[in-house]
Amino acid sequence: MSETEKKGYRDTLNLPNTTFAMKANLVQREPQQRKVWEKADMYERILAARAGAPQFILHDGPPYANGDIHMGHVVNKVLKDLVVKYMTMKGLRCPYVPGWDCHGLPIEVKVMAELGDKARDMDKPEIRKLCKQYASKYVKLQTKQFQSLGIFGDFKNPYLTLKPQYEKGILEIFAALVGNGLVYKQLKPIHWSVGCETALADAELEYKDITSSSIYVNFPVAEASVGKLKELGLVSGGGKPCFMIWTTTPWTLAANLAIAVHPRLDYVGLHYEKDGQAFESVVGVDRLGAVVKAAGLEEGQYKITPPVKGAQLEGLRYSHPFVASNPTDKDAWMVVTAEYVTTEDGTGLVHTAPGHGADDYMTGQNYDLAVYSPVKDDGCYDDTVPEWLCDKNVLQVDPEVNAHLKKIGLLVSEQKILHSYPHCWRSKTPVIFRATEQWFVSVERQLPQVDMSLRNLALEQIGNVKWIPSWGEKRIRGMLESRPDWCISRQRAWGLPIPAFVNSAGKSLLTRESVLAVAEHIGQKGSDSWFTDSPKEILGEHFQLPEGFAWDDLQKEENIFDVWFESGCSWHSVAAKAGWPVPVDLYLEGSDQHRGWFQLSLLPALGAIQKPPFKAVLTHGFTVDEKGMKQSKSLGNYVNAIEEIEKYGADVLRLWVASVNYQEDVRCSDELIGRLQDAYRKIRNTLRYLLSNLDDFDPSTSVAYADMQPIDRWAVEQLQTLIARIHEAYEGFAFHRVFSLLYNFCTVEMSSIYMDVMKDRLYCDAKDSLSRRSCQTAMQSILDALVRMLAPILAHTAEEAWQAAKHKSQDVDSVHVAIMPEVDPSIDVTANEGTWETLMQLRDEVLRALEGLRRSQEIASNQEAVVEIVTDNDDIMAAVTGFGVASFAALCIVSEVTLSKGSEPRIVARKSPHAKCQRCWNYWPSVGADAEHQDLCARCIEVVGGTRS
RNA sequence: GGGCUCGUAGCUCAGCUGGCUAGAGCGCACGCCUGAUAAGCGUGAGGUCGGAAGUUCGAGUCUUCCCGGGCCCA
Repeated sequence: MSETEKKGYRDTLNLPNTTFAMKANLVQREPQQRKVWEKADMYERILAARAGAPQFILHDGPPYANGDIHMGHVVNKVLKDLVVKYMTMKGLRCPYVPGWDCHGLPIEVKVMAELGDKARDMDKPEIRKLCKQYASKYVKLQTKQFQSLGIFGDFKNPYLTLKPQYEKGILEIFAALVGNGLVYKQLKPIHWSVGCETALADAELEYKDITSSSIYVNFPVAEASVGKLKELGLVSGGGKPCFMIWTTTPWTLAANLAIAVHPRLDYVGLHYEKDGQAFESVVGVDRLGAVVKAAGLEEGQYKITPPVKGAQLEGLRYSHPFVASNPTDKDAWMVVTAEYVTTEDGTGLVHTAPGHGADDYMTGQNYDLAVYSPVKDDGCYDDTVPEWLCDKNVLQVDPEVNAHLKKIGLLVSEQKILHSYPHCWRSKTPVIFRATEQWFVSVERQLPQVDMSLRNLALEQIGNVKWIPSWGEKRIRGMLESRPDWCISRQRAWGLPIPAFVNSAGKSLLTRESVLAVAEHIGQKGSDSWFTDSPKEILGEHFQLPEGFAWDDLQKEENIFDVWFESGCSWHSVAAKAGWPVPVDLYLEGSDQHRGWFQLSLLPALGAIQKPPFKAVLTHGFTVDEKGMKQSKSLGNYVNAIEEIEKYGADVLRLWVASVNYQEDVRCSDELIGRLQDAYRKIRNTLRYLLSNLDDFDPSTSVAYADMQPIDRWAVEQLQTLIARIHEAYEGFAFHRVFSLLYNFCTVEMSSIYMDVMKDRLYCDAKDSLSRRSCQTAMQSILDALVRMLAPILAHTAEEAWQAAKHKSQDVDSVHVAIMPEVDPSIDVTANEGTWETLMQLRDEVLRALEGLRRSQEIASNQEAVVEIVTDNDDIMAAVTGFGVASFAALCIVSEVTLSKGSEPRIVARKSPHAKCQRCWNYWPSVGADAEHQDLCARCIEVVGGTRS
């Protein structure tokens, strides 16, 4: 047969045709799509289309305006967009206002580093100006990057924590907290650079190895507690009773106020003699070896008592080795318990100076000790310490302290130790811990409106929030239970000033009214004005100063807010000001935000309005590498988000995000993302095939469900089941189920079954035949629904398909404005479930039989075969007969099937004895029966209508 | 070290309140088609359900311990 003859009937077929390209070319096509959306103001259009509809508010948590976006951002923002796009397609009005956290140390540090030595000559307003430029630059950059993911939102008017109106909102909440009596000022130890005479934040510390003293010191037990130690059996009276501590910072001993032990560790008495003096020192049993060695004791030179638990030592008293009287106005010099005491080093008894260490401070708070920090800004002792230490630089005083201890016979051992110690990143000098005045929000004080503490209110209210997954509540509960008061002040330039004033007597002016007055000013002029304007200008001419304050004796403090306080007020500064009801519907962030934004939004909201800011909180895990390990640039397992977007296109990344269970850690690598390309292509081709076979379809000629061919009804029923499950999955935010349902539908029900089986009918039956229209009717509703269900995920591709579709169920110009498909209640999907299952199983068996025939090279395509089915099963008989034997043959894409009942069930496939129809390629008995059309089957002769001669 | 959490085929996921030889899709291998063609179809091989003990007639599912991840603290 010649080529021309072979192609002869091709033109008589109804072959697929569409403008929807097979090749996605996403990297080129998507930006064009986004331009179209942008031009059409799609975000605004969608909101307008939902005017008056019930709202769903997903309030965006602000990323930090620093650096390129990474995979964590991709996961977070795409998940948010899936929610917003789905809820919108459910018919809800979903404004989404993206935000950025713009203040704070990372930006300030970067700017200062870029400035280098120039920074020394600059004042705060100048530095702040540069910080603002820096933040703005990254807001712009990240805006582009987020938008390149196809995210819809009000990117023209994002919320920025540096905007005056946002800052005003923060101060309004702060005023409420002040008004409720939750804000107070107190000493707290922080990292202090002696070289720069300034407070440092963690990000400004550099860890370097240095050599320090490592000393073991005996603290004499107070007379009043010796009896108790005897009772416990730790001392006998045969030596000087002591608590032995260890430290690497001898200079902090001057500020010692307590000794901490672990309540559940064992402690013993170590009885020994040294330099002619007998000691009975209490030490941790697990540290005995190290202590004995440090003290230089030989076997037989010491005795050990039976152990007691640390908890039994709590409350015992000692006298300070070299400070004669308690320098504080609170209790001091007793044994306390702390969970952080370890047996890794030291003696198991920890020297505690609440003014000079973070742990020490916490312990001090637990036992109501003073925050004693006898060190001045320049790193020298003040005059509350013993005279021989006064005014000496603490960084140089260690040898003197050691010598003094030795002189008075309490130094057990002195060695050198090499360890990692924090240094100031600018002056490169070792950092000390030093207490300075800080502002706090109390979680313990009673809130007047509810007569309970902020902590207890929070613990109560989290029960009214929906946590997804549910363990989120447990997680935040644990954190709330143990959290200390919130230190909200920072000694930096780049942030919103804490609007406190102070007079020369050291009295603070911070009232609800004063804060609101400042809020008004800053709302107008921005927070820069705090640094340039006078107190009178800031508070306003007419502000009534409280008793004890005068305009000519009023200074501004120069603390700024913790950035978490700023972002923690977004429910007010953004949501409430936009008129959205608070609590909003949903917060959606990574699981680290239980300690961060979730908790630090909850506390201000409860403190100010006694309501949580959110109804529901959804968390996702972190991106990890393909082995499940943490990603880091230094390990080289880092995935560059920008490169991935540029390589695969946004829809592939969106599909990847949708495909994974975000409640766990999300494994992520270029290869893993690349695999989603296959899934994308399958889905795209499914859409393309449907589109291409609907090219000539006129919906006015569609076929009623009842009149459809059975297999078309099957397809429509499968669609109904799918729609129901998709809704359920979207409602539960189970996007990976949405993905797998849609993907499996495309792969199995559509591609491998329905679309394959339908080829004969679509291509070969008459263009306007009932059978063909029946199929097209089914395909039309499948396409129309499928595109919409895919739209939240494949934002660009679904839109492209929607535009390519000639007919749509809804007259909207973007699929993102359309409403999700609903289940057709008139279709009973359960009625024929059993029959379909029987038929599909039988089909599988037939295909297996055909595979055997193909292996033995008897047939190539299924159409060359006839299949004989003998069964003893009535269900099978009934199912196939009801469906029609010819239809079943079509379902298997074989030319003929015979069915009979018999006691020896079998399925036998053989090569058809008939000739091949040159048009439809079926091997049917009718081929050759017509003298005029020897090479055609009866169906094709009818279709061609004898037009071909 | 503590709190929370996760660990089912190479990958991504199903396996409800414990109950038939643990499923799907992809990938892979091997074939087929060439009228969806940088497409499409079929068949097949892959899992001691992280490990160990225990409860039970019966455990991927419950308990304990261990191993290995992650987040947040210390």
